[in-house]
Amino acid sequence: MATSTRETIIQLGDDLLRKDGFNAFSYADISKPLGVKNAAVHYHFPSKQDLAETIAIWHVDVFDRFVQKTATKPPLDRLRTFLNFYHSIHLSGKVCIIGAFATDWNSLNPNVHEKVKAFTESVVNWLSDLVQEGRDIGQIQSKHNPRATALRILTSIFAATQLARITGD
Amino acid sequence: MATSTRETIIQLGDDLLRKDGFNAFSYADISKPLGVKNAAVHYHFPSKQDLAETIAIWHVDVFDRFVQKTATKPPLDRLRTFLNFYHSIHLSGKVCIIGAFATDWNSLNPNVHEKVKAFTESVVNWLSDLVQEGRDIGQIQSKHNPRATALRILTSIFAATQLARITGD
DNA sequence: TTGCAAACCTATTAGTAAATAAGTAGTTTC
DNA sequence: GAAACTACTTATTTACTAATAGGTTTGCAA
Repeated sequence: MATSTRETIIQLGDDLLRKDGFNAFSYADISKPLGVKNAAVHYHFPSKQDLAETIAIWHVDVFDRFVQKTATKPPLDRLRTFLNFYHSIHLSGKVCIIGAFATDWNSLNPNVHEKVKAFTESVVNWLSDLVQEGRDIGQIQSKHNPRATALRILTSIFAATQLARITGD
Repeated sequence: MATSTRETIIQLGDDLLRKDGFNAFSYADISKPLGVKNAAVHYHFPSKQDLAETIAIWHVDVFDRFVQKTATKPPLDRLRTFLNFYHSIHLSGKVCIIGAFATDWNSLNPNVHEKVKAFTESVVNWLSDLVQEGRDIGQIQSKHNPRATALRILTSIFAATQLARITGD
């Protein structure tokens, strides 16, 4: 299954977005390693905002597949897989995609905002359901409401990937 | 006490850094509202890295004064003041300075890294001491070691200012 | 075989970026 | 009162940015 140019652009864009930030990379940073010209990237994604939007949508899709694949597993297993995933992100020097979008929020247009919001909501809802389910079967102890707990989990992991850059923890 | 041009540049730079990110603002965004020319900003801060470094140092100073001023208050009062401070940051549409530096980490040079690390360490240490002291006098319950608790507090508040941009929570 | 669309390329544009050199007005210092 | 310093300005440079217009190649379909 050969990876198309379009897909590679998304991958590289995602990498750069999470390593350096939206305003810190240019189309040249994508076209050069890809071995194409600048205009080829613009052919697939006319504007940088289009690329950001597609990256956000791509994450929605990836997460949806993750949710479906792990749907039958017990809550704690799902959580563990989720946390492992974020740990690997941290190891590769990237930050959580939500954190990356959040800090560059004011540089992104409403279309991108919409997609990022949708992605974040689906992650929070998934985590909420997980907490609720885990509490029902007694695998998770939590006094607060599921959404608050879900937000606490999410903020922890995404802040951790950022803070680790500074403290090294 | 008239505010000098230099101080105003630091204030504006800090604002822009935390609202838009290091790569999203230019010297023009500082010189224009200040009513001076671009080169005047370069006179005070030859490079943008110099400005970032000074902003980091400025935060160290501000925090030091905060620590001294609240030194005699009980731990929970200190924590409350600290949290209120971050809440006001969130209300003004900015993010925690540590989060701002973290996401633009790869755009900043070693000198800036050093200052940001020093600032972060002093905040973490202050929070650790606070947790330790609060535990000693029974005002704070925490099973984990103080530093871990301190990091949890810090990640929560700084992630919150970022996540709030997306979810609105 | 012709037509046409996808996936590029070449070349260019208009704008913005950080940074610097050289000059100037006002103030302080000896 | 001359020199020197501070805090700017004007003017320019170099480099990069996103974005676009228009041409070329390739493969497929009618």
